[in-house]
Amino acid sequence: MQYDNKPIYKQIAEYLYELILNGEWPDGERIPSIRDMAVQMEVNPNTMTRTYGLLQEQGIIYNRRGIGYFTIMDAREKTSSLKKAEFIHNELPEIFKKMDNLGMDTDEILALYDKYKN
Amino acid sequence: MQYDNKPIYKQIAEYLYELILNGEWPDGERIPSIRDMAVQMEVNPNTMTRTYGLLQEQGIIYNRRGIGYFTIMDAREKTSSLKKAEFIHNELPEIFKKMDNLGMDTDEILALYDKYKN
Amino acid sequence: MQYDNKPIYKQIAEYLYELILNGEWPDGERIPSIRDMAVQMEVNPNTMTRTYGLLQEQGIIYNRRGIGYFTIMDAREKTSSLKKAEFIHNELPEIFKKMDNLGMDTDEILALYDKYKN
Amino acid sequence: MQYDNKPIYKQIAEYLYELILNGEWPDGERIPSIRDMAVQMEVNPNTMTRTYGLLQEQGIIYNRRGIGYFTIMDAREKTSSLKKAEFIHNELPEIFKKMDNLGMDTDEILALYDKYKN
DNA sequence: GTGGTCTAGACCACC
DNA sequence: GTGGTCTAGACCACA
Repeated sequence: MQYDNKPIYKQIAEYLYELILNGEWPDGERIPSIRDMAVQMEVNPNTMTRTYGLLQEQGIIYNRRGIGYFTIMDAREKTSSLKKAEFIHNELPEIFKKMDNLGMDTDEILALYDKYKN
Repeated sequence: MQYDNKPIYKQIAEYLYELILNGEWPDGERIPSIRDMAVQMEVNPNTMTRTYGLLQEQGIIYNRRGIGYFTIMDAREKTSSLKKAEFIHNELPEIFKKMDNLGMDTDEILALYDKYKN
Repeated sequence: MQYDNKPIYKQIAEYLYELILNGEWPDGERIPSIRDMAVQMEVNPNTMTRTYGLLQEQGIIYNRRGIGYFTIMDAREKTSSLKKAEFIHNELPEIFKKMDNLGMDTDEILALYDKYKN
Repeated sequence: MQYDNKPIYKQIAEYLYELILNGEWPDGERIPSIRDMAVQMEVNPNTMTRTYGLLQEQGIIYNRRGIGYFTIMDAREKTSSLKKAEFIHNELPEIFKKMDNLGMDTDEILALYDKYKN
């Protein structure tokens, strides 16, 4: 129960954010085609199209017709701030409220943080 | 993005956990019938059946034939530990790893915790 | 899953068969009233009515209006042969077929029989 | 008395166990879609959804989003051991106790076993 | 009254 | 195409 409910295209997006944050997809460079990436991730090209579409919507990558997809010039910085803002506003409040409901205190939280942060 | 994806029957389950944790549904007592609860929550009885079925699977409530559903004797305690374990094992690792990736440190986390915990 | 699905009135009937087979309800004697038995078994009188009705259908007990229920003269013998025939024709074939399907052999069956018979 | 009480969705589950045990649904392969199976079994798709849900809970099949259901890699072995354990723990004790109560001895049991096992 | 099951039909996200 | 969920309405055994 509740292992990985997220749609595949979002799971892949998470993975691509990592690639950008790690510098494996450097700022302003061309990234693999949808087709290649679909092969590499072993998913349907339609699914990869959705993933790229999502990143494009978020302004992290863009498309040059007939050439391919590219990261924007400050992709790394933008991804970082975008994900952080999104996380803090959309997820954190719910998470912390839940923790409080479950009777977790700051000591317990910090201990678990050290355990799980990586 | 990230509004409320959860199916209704699970959202109701979340609400019922609260009722149990708050003591509004005391340990070992009869809870409203599926039909009554469906009216109260303004959903179809089938949907409520799913919710009760979920709580029954988790061993928090049980059924007496022809009489109705009851919370188990230690429903409150069980719900609390069950939800906590579920949260710590299934959600926390991912959350904390994400926080670390986003460059959040303990100070920032604690500040946000105080802000959002309730 | 699958602990006790049987309707309560049948569960009680099983118990009453035992009483008869054990001689605790001797042949031809009066048995407790529906009302008393319902109190004793802690069930709704309607439920006990069903149970007595079932035994009456099977010709093991009968009713004298205004007086009460009685076991028939050869209740013990009749119960025994009736239950045995019922069991052999209705349940055994399915059970043995299932055992065979699950790859159980006679040795295993006999070992389990000795373990569980009582 | 004792015709077929089991709900349809469980009867179908029984049938699917057979398909797996017989190798008609080989390990690790895709099985028919809910809709197709519903047509084939002449039931409502909702009913088939319940059946597949049951098998999924038991860890015999799993779902790939948007693609369909698959048997797990060792579906046959798992189904066999699961059904056998379930049978031995939940049904056998009661059955053998009953047999003993009815005065059946090992000879009689074995004779009936040979008669009915297939 | 209670819950359990089934059908029919619909909508949706996802692949 | 796939499954997941929801509604509406019905029937049934059971207490």
